[in-house]
Amino acid sequence: MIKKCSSCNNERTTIITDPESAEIVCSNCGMVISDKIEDNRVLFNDEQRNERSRTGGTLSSLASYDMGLSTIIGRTEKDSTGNKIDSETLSTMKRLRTWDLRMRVYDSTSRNLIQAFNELDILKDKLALSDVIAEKTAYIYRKAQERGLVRGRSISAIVDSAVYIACRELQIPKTLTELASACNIRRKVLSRSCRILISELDIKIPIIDPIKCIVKVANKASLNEKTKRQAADVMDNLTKKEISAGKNPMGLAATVLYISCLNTGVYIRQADIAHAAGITEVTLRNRIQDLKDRLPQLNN
DNA sequence: TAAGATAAGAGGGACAT
DNA sequence: ATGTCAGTCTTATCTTA
Repeated sequence: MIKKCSSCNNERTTIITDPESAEIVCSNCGMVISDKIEDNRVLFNDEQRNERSRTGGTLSSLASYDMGLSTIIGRTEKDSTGNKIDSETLSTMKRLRTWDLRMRVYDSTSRNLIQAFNELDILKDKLALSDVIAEKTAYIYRKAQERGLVRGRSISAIVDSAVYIACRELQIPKTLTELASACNIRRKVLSRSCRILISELDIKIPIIDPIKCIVKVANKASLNEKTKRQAADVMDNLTKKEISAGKNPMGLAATVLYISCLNTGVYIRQADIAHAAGITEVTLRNRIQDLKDRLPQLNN
């Protein structure tokens, strides 16, 4: 069921109804939209009801996959009546036990993957990611899973990290802050898991192309082509002189764009361009000072 | 009201111990 | 492994034009 979630404001959020707990939950942000499913007529139209009766089952929640019920085949040499089990049955049971455990492991990883790819799907919609990015993310996630890096961390954090890394690899400028808020996790948590993934999986990610940052910020702030071009020239200059080292590329992009605006007579407030780049005004000012000190030809 | 200045604090990398 | 240090960025607040 697709509905708009009032919490995360995502138009295309899938709403999961969980008949067990009688809750309606946003699959995107986890927000409980209503904790009482009062009346089916409110929730389902005729077509949907038919759909449900045809398939027979109720909508199930991924969160309650095995409903907490599971049986483990134990090690014992007596049957339920207390008699000794003969050796042939015993060895059969031993084999069953082995397979049971294997299946259990298999189940837990595939369950994990199902949930992860579900989250990826939601993120893909939310951030308008391409299929290539999604594929790459899935690949990275699988590797992380195989290496046991998901354990102790949230699935969203790892999926989100994988998205970030995939974007970096394919030169799509997405910031950690953006991705963290899209996934409703702390930036700190995201950047940590990213680092873990990058070091543990030996991933080499290319540095961000500053020109792509310029394009992104310029588009977000609706700046014209002329300003963009001029900013790109200045940025080339900065990269060559290695003034850019260690600086937030988005901050740099915002700065050269701001200066280009001044030069081309386009009026934009510092606050607006800082916001478009996802940095603070203070950072923008510091960068402007820096550039004016180190590239005096910009003062005119 | 936009821009500039200043201060305190967070988080992470480099380097030494 | 752990601690220190310099540099970056953020948040908050005050001043200036």
